[in-house]
Amino acid sequence: MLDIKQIRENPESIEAGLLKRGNVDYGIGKLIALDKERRDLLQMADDLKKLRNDASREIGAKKKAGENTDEAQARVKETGEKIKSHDDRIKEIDSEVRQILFNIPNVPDESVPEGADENANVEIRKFGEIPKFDFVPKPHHELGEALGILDFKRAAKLSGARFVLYKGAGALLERALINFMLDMHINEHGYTEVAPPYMVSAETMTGTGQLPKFADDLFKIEGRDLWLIPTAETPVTNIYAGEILNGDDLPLKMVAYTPCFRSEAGSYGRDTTGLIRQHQFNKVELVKITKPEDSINELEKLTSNAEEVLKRLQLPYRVVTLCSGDLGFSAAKTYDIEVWVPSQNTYREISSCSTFVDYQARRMGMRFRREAKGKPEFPHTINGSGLAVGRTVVAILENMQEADGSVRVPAALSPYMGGLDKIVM
RNA sequence: GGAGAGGUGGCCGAGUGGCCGAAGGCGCUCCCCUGCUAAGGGAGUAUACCGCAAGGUAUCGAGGGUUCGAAUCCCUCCCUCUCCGCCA
Repeated sequence: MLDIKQIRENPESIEAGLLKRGNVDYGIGKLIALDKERRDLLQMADDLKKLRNDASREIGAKKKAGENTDEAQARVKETGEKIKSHDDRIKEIDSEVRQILFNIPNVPDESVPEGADENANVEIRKFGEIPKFDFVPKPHHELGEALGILDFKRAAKLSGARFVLYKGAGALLERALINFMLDMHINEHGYTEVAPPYMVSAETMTGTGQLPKFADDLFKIEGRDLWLIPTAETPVTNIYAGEILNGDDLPLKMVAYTPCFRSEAGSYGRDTTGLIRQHQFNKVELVKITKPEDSINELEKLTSNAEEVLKRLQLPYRVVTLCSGDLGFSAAKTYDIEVWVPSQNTYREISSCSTFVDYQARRMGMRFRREAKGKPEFPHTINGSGLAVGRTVVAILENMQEADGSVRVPAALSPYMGGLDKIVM
């Protein structure tokens, strides 16, 4: 959520910033008009309330003194009715304002390149050699099915499309990756592990920006205010929602493994085969809560923490800066880490690292205080996958495949798989 | 699922219709005294909004109602805890 004060004082610069995302009318003009009306009404209502408070106090005193107060009471009652009508209108405006505000995306950071869509994203660095095969590399789902470690057919029998059943070394690989990633971020990068709920309330979903706008992308529990998380970002970033943090405790660095659930509405026909796009997938997520002045630097560090996983696994990748048109709703700046996928002869997103500046903190009412007597301020929130586990499996299977259909286990991962160094038939 | 208790400021905890944004305590900040640990004295210490300011308004789980006036009374909802049942 953007700051209404900033919109009020600087509508042009906010609109210019939003324009970088595309030419969409977010209702800023209407917002400003409503805000003006609201403040005028509030002033009137407050004055009337002062009148009522004073009068009521007098009535109390008179009653104690045994005087008649019928007339005074009637007058105050009238004032009360006026107050009510003002308050009702204010409430109405509030909800309109909130609705507009909740549906305005974040303003892109100045350093974000301008562009309409993913074609304008800017590659900023590359790591690793793209593997050369002297045979035609197979897609991961063929390898996985042949090795007996991935079973899409039976998963479909259980749950329908976009689910997978991991078996044997496949299930072990998934589990090993989760532990490998967690251990690295905890022990080497200084993150604190948290294990949050996988179902959260609408309020929590609103805090990070999934609701109200993106309900179609989520799974909801029928008849209850519970939604399946599409990413650990949602529960973890919201941990301190509504609280005032101690500035000395910042930055908070948390890492969480959770499954993620996405309806994938609107992605019919895309990535229909294999592990790339599933309704349920595992992810290790990094979340930071920082002081405003540290957020860009902490985003850089978080991104390199995620990259480190791919380096250790010897998987080739590149990092791109998302252009303004490709930026997520709540994000001010995003680096995508993309891993090489041989069967598609391209890089595919495996992590998305973003700073939301104060946008999420304001939505969820999370603040911090620099000094004991200081004013509360909004911290910045940052998150990124470290990494998406299913897509890491894709990358390992495809990049590490041999001519005979076996798959090498990266040396760094082997200890997590009981010393296994090759997955064979 | 059944029965009961409760939700007040950073924390504990008083408050059952007006003088209560809220006693007292703890914690924290500053000052004094003392002097290098401890103890004592004083002042301060919620948040948001409106306003140049003075100041004003709102908030005692949430929402609604009664009343001239609600932390206090009524209704609905949410959450927490205890006991019983069931259960990973």
